[in-house]
Formats: sequence, C-alpha cells, structure tokens
Amino acid sequence: MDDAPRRQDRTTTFYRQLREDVLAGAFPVGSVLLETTLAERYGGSRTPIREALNLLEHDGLLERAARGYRVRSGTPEDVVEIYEARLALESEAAGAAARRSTDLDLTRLAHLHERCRHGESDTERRADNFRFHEALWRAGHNATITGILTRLTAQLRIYDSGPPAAYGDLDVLDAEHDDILTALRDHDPDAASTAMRAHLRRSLDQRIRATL
Amino acid sequence: MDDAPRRQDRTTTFYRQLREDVLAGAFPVGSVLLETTLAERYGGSRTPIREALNLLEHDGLLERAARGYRVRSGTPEDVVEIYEARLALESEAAGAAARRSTDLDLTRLAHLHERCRHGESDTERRADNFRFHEALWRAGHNATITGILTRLTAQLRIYDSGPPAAYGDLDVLDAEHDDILTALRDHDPDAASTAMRAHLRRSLDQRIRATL
DNA sequence: CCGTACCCGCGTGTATACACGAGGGTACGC
DNA sequence: GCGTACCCTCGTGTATACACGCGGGTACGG
Repeated sequence: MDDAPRRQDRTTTFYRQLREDVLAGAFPVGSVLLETTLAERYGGSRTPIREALNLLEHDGLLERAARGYRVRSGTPEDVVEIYEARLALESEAAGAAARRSTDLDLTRLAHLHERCRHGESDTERRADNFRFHEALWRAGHNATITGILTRLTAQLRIYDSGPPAAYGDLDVLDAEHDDILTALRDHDPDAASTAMRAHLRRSLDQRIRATL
Repeated sequence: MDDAPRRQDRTTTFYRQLREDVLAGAFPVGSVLLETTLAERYGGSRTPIREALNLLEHDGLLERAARGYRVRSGTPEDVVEIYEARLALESEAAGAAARRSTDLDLTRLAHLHERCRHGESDTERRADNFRFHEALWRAGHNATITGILTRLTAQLRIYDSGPPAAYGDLDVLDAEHDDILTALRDHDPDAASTAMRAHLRRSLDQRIRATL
C-alpha cells in the first residue's frame, strides 16, 4: 500500500528548483531559458532539465520561444481570465470552508489574519495575505480545487514579479478578510462565498488599475 | 510574432496518442504501463515516451506504480471533489456565456442540443452531451477555464471508462440543457449559472447513485 | 552597393549506452 | 522441509552521442 513513491530524481528536483526561481523572478522577463545553459547552471544533464522545462510549460509558467523557453508573463487579458477562474473556485472553496472547516482551520486562519493585519513591510503583508488564502483553500478540504488554485496563483505571481505593486487600501483588505472569517465562523456558506467574491473582485480591480 | 511554434515532435505525438488511448480505456484498469513496453508498442525510443508519461502523470491521469505507471481511477471521493470544482467553474462559464456568447456560439449549442436530444445509442448521447458542454465552455470565451475543465472532465472520463453507466432520465437531461440554452439566449447570467449548477448537481447525484 | 546563396555554429529532439536499485527465484544451510 | 541469503533479471534514471533544422554571417555575383 506504499504507492506513490515520492520521487527525488533530478527531474523533480530541477522542476522544483526552476519553478521556485521562476516564481521568484530570478530570470529577467524577456530572457530565454536554454536547456543547455540551465543544464550547466544547475549541474546536470540536459535530459532531466528538459523534462522539467516540459512540465513548467505544461503548467503555463513557461512558453516556447523561437530558440528555447521564456518566462510566460501573461497579457492583462490573461490575468482577467485567471481571476475569473479564481473567483469561481475560491468562492466555492470559501463556501466549502464555511461548511467543513475544523477548529484547527479556523484558528490557523485567525492567526494568519492577525499576522496579515500587523505585517511590517508591504511584501510581508502580501506574503501573509497569500498564506491566508492558502489556509482557506485547505479549510475547504478539496485537494482538487486547492491544486488548481495553486497553479493559477502561481501564474499570477510571475505576472507581477516585476513591480511589487502596492496593495491599495490595506485596511479594506483586512476588513474583507474579517468578513470572510466571520462568515466561516458562522458556518454561513453563502456569506463566505459572497465575501470572497467581493474580495477578489476588488483585488482584480486594483490590479487592473495598477496596470493602466 | 510567430511565437508558440506548434510542436509535432514525438513527445507530443505520444502524449496525445497515449492520452487518447487511456481515455478510451485501452488499458485494463489495474495494468501497469512500462515505458519500455510502450516504447515498443508505439514504435519509438524510451525518451519521448517517458516525457509523455510524465506529462500524463502531471495531468493526474496516471500515477506511479511500484514498477511503472498505472491508470489513475480516482476514488468516489475524488469524483465528488472533481465535481465540486467542475460545478464552480462550469457555472461560472455558463454565466460568462450568457454575457459573451456570439450568435455562432448559440447556433452551435442549439445544434448540439438537437443532436443530443435525438441521439441513437446511449454512448452517442453521452458523447453529444459532452460536446454540448464543451461548446458551452467555448461560448464562455475564457481559455483558462476551458483548459481546466478539459483536464477535469478527462479525469472523470477515465473514472467511468469501465461500465457505460446509463444516463438516468434522459428527458430530464434534455430539459436541463434546454433551461441552460434559454438562459443563454436571454443573456441572463444568473439563470444560466443556476441552471448549470442544478444540471451538474443532478449529474453527480446520478453518478453517486450508480456507484453504490 | 545591394541582393542572394551558401556555409557554419548552435540548440534541440531522439536514440542508445550505462549504472543503480528493487524484486523474485533458486540454491544452500540448518 | 523451511528459512535465508545471494544472484540475476528487469526497469528505470541519467548521460552522452548523433542527426536535423534554423538563423546569421559572409562572400560572391549582378
């Protein structure tokens, strides 16, 4: 019954490493990623590197350039698309969380909410905001939805890896998280779902406004 | 500007082929897929085969067995999870379609609806039902959502590749499609979304009941 | 001087060779 | 007869070798 032997081969190693680096914005936006170069950089052969690149392309994080690959920074239209999907899934997750969240889930969310509220720097608050959302997905107890949202938000992260665009009104963000949390505590799926929709819609608005 | 050079390499060829075969249930449920065997079967080297298998695993269609890979037929719980995600996304797509569908979209949907209504065999109606849904995704004009739904339904297809479980009440299915189509024609997002939710929820119910 | 054609270098895609690890079968000892 | 240990086979993961295609640069002809 010991299925799914967790692979530690170089392919997955490189995959994780590359993914991390791409999301961290380690590669200049327009630059091309050659498998030969990367093989040298990460100290391996081309084969596992290419497999990792294939996976990343499949994830939508990379796209094929004329010569190699390049980081895929979606168009603003893509961002809107992704947000539309995220809206649907994350509001569903919020509803599910209102129904299924455990005390542990709620405590974790409350903790992260506090951290987000009192974060020091802007990037720190951004990270905490993201952790709050991740915790909420977990509280929804649906691995499929969680997985999709992970991929979607990854694409968003590379999109705005350049300018650390400031969150608009941070108080509003806190208030929205508060609404969501309250709905979860009340086990009110509709309220949670609606609050999440509003939260993300405003987030998208902000993003669009920043992109003008 | 001629990006994304469409690859016709053996990796993607094998990927498509394998995916097709897996979805068609070409491999007995418990059987293992060895890359050596597959390489021989499809007439190629192991390298592109393994890359294709990697991709399929990444899609969640395959999982690693002790020795090779095997078709991943999810548990009933997984099916419920997938349906939950599908519910969120497809009702969102229905809403979007109500807002954005073109005349062409609506005509296509009407055509498929008719075909589905008058289908001969059961498997034929099932296929037409699926095409109707695909057309609806297209009508939503959100490639991200369409892509995710494609993957999700693929997982569902392999799940029930074994017994061609009969659709329950086919008249109900037609009526539901009719409701959706009407809402789209009226450009009423809420109605479309709600109708789609009901449709899928009943579909899930049916599936669960069949699995008992 | 400009256009075209050829050549070369580079990067990729595929095949093959090699090393490692796991699993099973067999043979030997108790 | 049963248990254990060793070996062998098989499949995978990785590296390397090879062939193809493309793009640029250069040289030659108009």
